[in-house]
Amino acid sequence: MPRKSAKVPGGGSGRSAGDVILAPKAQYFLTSSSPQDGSSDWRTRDCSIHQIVDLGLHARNRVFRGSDVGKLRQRLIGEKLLSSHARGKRMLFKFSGGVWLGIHLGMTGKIRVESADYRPGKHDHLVLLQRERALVFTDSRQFGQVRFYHGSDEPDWWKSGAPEIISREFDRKFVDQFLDRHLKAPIKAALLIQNGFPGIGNWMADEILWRAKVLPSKRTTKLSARECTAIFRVTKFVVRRSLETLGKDFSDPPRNWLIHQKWKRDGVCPIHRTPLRHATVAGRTTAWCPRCQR
DNA sequence: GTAAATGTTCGGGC
DNA sequence: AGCCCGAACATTTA
Repeated sequence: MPRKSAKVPGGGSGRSAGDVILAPKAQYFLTSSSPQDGSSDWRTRDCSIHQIVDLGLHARNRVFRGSDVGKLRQRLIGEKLLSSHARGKRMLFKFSGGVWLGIHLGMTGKIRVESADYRPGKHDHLVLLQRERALVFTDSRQFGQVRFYHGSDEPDWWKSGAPEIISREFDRKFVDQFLDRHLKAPIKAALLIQNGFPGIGNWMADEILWRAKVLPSKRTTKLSARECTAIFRVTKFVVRRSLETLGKDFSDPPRNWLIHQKWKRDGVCPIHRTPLRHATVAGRTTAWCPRCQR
């Protein structure tokens, strides 16, 4: 449905660029496949410094749905962080003693490092306290999730059907086979399926389709070979470039990307300045350029 | 006060 | 069985 909400406080300028950019930053924080960057402070040479000395949490909150918070506390305190991994919108933290902690960011989830004397704020659901630092998971809407597992092997919920998009394993063959399994779906819906395109969310799907010049509502069965090639290449490009900007230090993606326009009421195509069209595709608000994308 | 927002799951209807 | 759609989740923002 076209958004024709006429009311914008402040009289029609409708600018919200700051927030428009903030959202994907949060999103992308964990899609970085190089969490080592953020973890290097966290994992120093001194062994005792890795140790979890305490944790703060509100056990009743939705982000803990399905996990045994008592066990989490019991098992985690005293263990040391060994490694961390990112996969799409999820992260996995491995601790000594066969303890695994998973975090899914959902829509508004963020993770950051604070000092050891950090006082949790309203939506800080989990604070892992080390001697010198605290890892904080905050999520206002609580669509994210904290998971816990105890065992020698990786937890089942960490498994994924898809390789990382920037890896060599994510190749034409994989994408073609995946699209073949979703012939009737609009290409945008296919792009949003995490088992095919891990980490791709609403704004990146639109960014990819705009750059590949493909209409979001086009069924995958109708895609030409050229369009499939474009989607494959552009997906790699958008993800890689996003990791270099948003994923690295929360800085903005390039100025000429669609993301800067898509949530504006009067957004235009960065190439032609053609007014963008909006509709719901695959249940999500979708923006596209009627001139570039057919 | 209202609608929409970065995501995913679940249930109902076809 | 499989697919599509809408609702639900909880909160903030415009």
